[in-house]
Amino acid sequence: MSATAESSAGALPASSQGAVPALATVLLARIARVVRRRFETALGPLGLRQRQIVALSYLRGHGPTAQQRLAEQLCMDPSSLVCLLNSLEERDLVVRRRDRSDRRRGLVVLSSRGEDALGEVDPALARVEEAILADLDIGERELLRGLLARITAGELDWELGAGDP
Amino acid sequence: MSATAESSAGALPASSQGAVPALATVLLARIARVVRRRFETALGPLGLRQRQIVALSYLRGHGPTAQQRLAEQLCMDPSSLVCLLNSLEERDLVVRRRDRSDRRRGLVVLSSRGEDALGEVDPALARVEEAILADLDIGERELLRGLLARITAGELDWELGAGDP
DNA sequence: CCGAATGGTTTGTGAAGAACCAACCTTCCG
DNA sequence: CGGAAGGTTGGTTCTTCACAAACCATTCGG
Repeated sequence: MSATAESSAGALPASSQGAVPALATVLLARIARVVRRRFETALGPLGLRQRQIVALSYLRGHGPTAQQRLAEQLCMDPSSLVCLLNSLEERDLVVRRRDRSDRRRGLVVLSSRGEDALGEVDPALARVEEAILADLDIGERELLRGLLARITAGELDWELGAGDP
Repeated sequence: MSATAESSAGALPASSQGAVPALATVLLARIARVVRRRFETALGPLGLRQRQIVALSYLRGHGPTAQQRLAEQLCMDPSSLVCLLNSLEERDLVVRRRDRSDRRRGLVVLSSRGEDALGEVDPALARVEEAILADLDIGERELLRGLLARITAGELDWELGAGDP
């Protein structure tokens, strides 16, 4: 790309204050710890875990999804995903259906109970988000969400190692 | 706050497409999985882990830090932080010094070897970031980094449960 | 001066996540 | 029909890490 992009592949963002600012991904990793803890705290009473919510949330946003694709999107090992889906199926939060066009393939579908469960936890998760993003105004939160959504919408690089030299 | 803020405490962001978009924090949790895996892959050959880099990166950006504060900022249990610092001290990546004004208090200082180690991993981590944020342009990446930095700069709510009703 | 509190450390336990692997079954395709 | 694909099971191993109790050194207020 441009010289700027080239330099960014080997250097940290410039700082006007002398201290070396952390990479966005390092900051994101820090914030994710807090998100996780607070999500787990909020979800505990409902017997749910963050990773279940992440999966349910994905299905609510994307509709029925092939299991293999779901594993890719959630960056999970296929057998780990099977365990997760088993736990969701036990609670009737998702349904697995065979793809008629290729019966090897399983489609994971958010059930109505799953939608209800999400609806139930939404307020609590929204409060967690409110607290974590307290220093951003509404517009900035939307901006952040949009950027994060763009990142997750991209196909490139979800696979471990993809795109690496 | 405003009615908008009030409504956001109990509802998901409106979508123009019908599908319910995920919360920013849910998206962030997903992305963090990828960040972690790719960081661990990049750091493995150097015998480092993401959580060590997060700590070193914090110290590089903030200077000598009281241990208690570091635990807060990294959202870690004090005894877990002790283990982490022990592993960094063993590698001479940090130095612990007593605060002269209160000798109970320990200050954690990034050592010159720690700075060198960070310098060594910076290119690899920058490449991970480049790959993960590939769908954002340079300006958007800076914007994202700025928003994340604002979130981590905030004191409020790093404590588990703080700010909750 | 003393007791309570603070900051840090050690040791141990238990829980959870989750990658990885081998083996297996069903289905698809050339 | 054989190889590949999609999914599943069961197991192993590793890591994280919160939590708790007990301890030590230091500080501070009464």
